[in-house]
Amino acid sequence: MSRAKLSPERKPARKKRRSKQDDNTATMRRIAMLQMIPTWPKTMTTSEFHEKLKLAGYMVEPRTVQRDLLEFSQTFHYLSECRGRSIHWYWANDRAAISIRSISPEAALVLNLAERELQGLLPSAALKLLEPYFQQAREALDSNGATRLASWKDKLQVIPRGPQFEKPRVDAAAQSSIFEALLCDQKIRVFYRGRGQDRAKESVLNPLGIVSRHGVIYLVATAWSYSDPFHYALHRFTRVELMDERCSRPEGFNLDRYLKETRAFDLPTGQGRIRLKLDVAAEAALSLIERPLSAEQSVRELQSGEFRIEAQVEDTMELRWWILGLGSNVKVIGPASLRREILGCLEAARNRYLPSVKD
Amino acid sequence: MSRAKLSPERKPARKKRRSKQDDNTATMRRIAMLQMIPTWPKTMTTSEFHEKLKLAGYMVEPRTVQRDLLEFSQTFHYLSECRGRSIHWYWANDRAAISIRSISPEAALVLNLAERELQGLLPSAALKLLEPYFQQAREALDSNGATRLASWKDKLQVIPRGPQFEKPRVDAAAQSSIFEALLCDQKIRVFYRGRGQDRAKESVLNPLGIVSRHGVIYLVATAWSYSDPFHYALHRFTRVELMDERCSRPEGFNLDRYLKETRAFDLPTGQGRIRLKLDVAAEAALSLIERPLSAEQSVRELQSGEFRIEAQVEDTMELRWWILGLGSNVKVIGPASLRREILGCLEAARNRYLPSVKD
DNA sequence: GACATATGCGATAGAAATTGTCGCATAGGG
DNA sequence: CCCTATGCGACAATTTCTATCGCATATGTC
Repeated sequence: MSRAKLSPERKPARKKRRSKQDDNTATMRRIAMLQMIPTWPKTMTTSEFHEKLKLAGYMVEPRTVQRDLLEFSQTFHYLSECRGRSIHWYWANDRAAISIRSISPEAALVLNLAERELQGLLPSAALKLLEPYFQQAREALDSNGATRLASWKDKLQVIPRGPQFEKPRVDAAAQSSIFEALLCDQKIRVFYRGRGQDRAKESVLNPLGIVSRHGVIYLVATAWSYSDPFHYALHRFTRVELMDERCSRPEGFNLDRYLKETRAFDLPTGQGRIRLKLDVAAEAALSLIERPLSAEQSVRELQSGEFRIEAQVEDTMELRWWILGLGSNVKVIGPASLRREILGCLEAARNRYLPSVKD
Repeated sequence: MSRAKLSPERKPARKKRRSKQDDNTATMRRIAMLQMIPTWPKTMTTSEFHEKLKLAGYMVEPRTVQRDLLEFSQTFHYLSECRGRSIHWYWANDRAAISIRSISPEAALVLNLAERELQGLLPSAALKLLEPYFQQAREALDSNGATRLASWKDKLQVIPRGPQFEKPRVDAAAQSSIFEALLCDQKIRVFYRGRGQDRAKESVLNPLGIVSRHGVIYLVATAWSYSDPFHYALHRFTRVELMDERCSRPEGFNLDRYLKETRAFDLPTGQGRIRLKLDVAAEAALSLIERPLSAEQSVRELQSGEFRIEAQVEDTMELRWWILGLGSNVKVIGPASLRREILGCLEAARNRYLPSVKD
C-alpha cells in the first residue's frame, strides 16, 4: 500500500542540524534513549521520549525518535503497547540488565553468591528489583560455560546463617510507592494493619527512613502531624498512595541518631567498646581464628586445649546473641559484667526446663 | 604537523560495505565494542578489538575501530595506556557500571541496602567486583536527590546479624585466578598456608566448587591426583597460578551431595524436617510472628503470656545455634530429642562457669 | 455524528556522518 | 639498521541519517 504520491516541490530548506562540538551524537542519543526506557509497570510514550531527548540536548524530530524506538526494540527486546493513539514503551521487568560495561565472569560469579546470600536478608519484592542484575550474571555465566565439565551452578554453594525463616510478603506496588515517597520527601496515605490487628487502618505518614533488619524492612515515619517517629513493617501495608504534599521532617531528625537513642531494632548500641575475653573450645576457636572479632584479636592456647581469645568489640545485643549461640563452646571471662549477664541468662534458660520435667 | 601531501589519484574502488538486513549497524557495533572493553588489570589492544568485532560480524577496517575507541573514551571515560607500539584499553575498576537499561531509583535503593547487608557476608575482594554496580546505584541516587530535605544516605540503615567480625583479607589476584580456574575447569598451582602453619606450601589443585559461609569463601578442590576433596579458605592462598592443564573431576562429583554427605560447613543437614514446638517469651515471639519459621507456623498464646509456636523446620546445626542464641526467651517443647539436646547444651555451658567461681 | 487533534508511519531527498584508503610517523624486534 | 606493526591525519565516496511531507487512524470534543 504505497501511498507515495510525492509532493511536487518540497522546500529543501532543511533545518540545519545542531553542530555539536563532540560528535557521535547519533549513537549517544540512542544510548540515552535506551536508558530512558522505564521498567514495567511504568511506560513512556514516543512523544515523551522526544521531549526528554530535547531536554537532554538532542534536537531531533519526533519521527527520528519513532524510527529509533522501533528499530532498537527488535535488537534489545523491549516491548511496546498501543494505548489509545500512542505507543507506550517499557522493559519487561524480568529481562536482564544490559551493561555497556559488561560483567566479567568473576563478577558474575560473585553476583550469584550475593544473590543467594541475600535470599534470607531482603524481602522478595525488594530482591525482585535486582533481578535484572542477577539475570545478567546468570546469562554471562551460561554463555561462558560451553564445553565445561560441570555447570557453574554445580560449583557454587552458600551456607546461610541461622534457620531459613519464611519471608514476609511485601506488596510490590506498596513498596514502590514507599521507596519513591521516601526518596522524594512526599507524604503517603496508607492502610496499615498493625500486629495483631485484623483490619487495616488508614493514616497519613511522613517517611523518614528505611531500616532493613534480618529480612524485614521497616519504614520509620511520623504519622499525621505528630512528631514521634514510629516504625512500620513494609509487609503490613495493604495500600499505599503517594500524596502531592511534601512530607514534614522533624527538625534535625537523623535516622542514625534516632535509632541509637531509642535503641530501636537492637542496633549496635555503640555504648562503647569492651575488651572481650573468652575461653573457646578448639573446634569453635578455629573459625574465630579464621574470622577474628577484631583486627587486634589475640589468641593463646591454654593447657586445657582451649583457646583464650581477647578482642576489643562493640558491646551490643547481637554480641550476646552470638555468645549464647555458641553454647558450651565458649566461656566469657571478661568483662565481669558480661560474664555475669551470660551466666545469668544460661541459668534462666536452663531453669525454664526444670519445673516442667513432668511434661 | 599536517603531513597531508595527498595522493594524486586514488582508487575510488571502495570495498562494498556489507549489506546487513537489519540496520543500525554502526550503533550496534559501537555498543558491542564498548562491551568488549575489559576491566583493569585486563586490557585489550586495538587490533584485538578489530579481530573480535570481525568475529562478531562487524566487518570494518582497523582504522574505524581506532577512531571509535578514541572518540568514545572521552564520553565514557575508559582509559588507555601505550605499551610498546599498541594502545591498551580498559575500564578503571572503580568506575560505575553503565547500563543500557538504566537503574530505577527504587532498585538503586535496594542495591544500596544489599551492599550493606553483604558487607559482613563476602570478603572485600569479592565485593570489590560488584563495586561498579554499587557505584552505579549511588550515582543514580545522588543524581535523583537534588532538592531533598535529607540525603538518601541518611534515610537508610541496615542492622546486621551477629557481631561484626573482621573480614579475612583475600588476595584479589589469587581470587581472580581461582574463580577463573573454577569456571574454566583448569588446574592451578598454588601456595597455601594452612591454619597454624607459618609457611605456605606449594601444591596443584583441581578446583571443584566454591562455598561461601559467614563471610569466608572456601575452595573445594582435590590436590594433585588424589580423589578426596578438601576445602581451602580463599584468604590462605598466597599465590595462585593458572595452569594450562584441564582439571580432573572425581567421577560423578557433585558439590551439593558432597557437602551433605560429609557434613562439611554445617550445611543444613536435610536429615529431614522436624516438627518444632517452642514456648517463646512475648518479646521474642513478636519477631517470630513477623517472620515465621515456616509458612504453616501456628501460634497460640498461653496463659503464662508466652506463645506456643509450632512449625515444620529443617533439622540443622544452624537451628540449634539460633535456639541457643535466644537464651531464656525460648523453651523447646518438642521434639523431645532436641529438647534434651538443648537442655544438655545449656547445662554444659552453665557448668563451665561453676568450677571457676574463684577466678 | 462531524470535526479537530494527536500520533503513527511510508516515502523521499538532501545533508551529514561514516568509513575505506592512503601516506607517513613512530617504536620495537631481529 | 632495516623490517614490521601500529597509530593517526587527511580526504572523498558513500552510506546512513533525518527533516519533511502526506496520509491513515484513533480519540476527544462539540
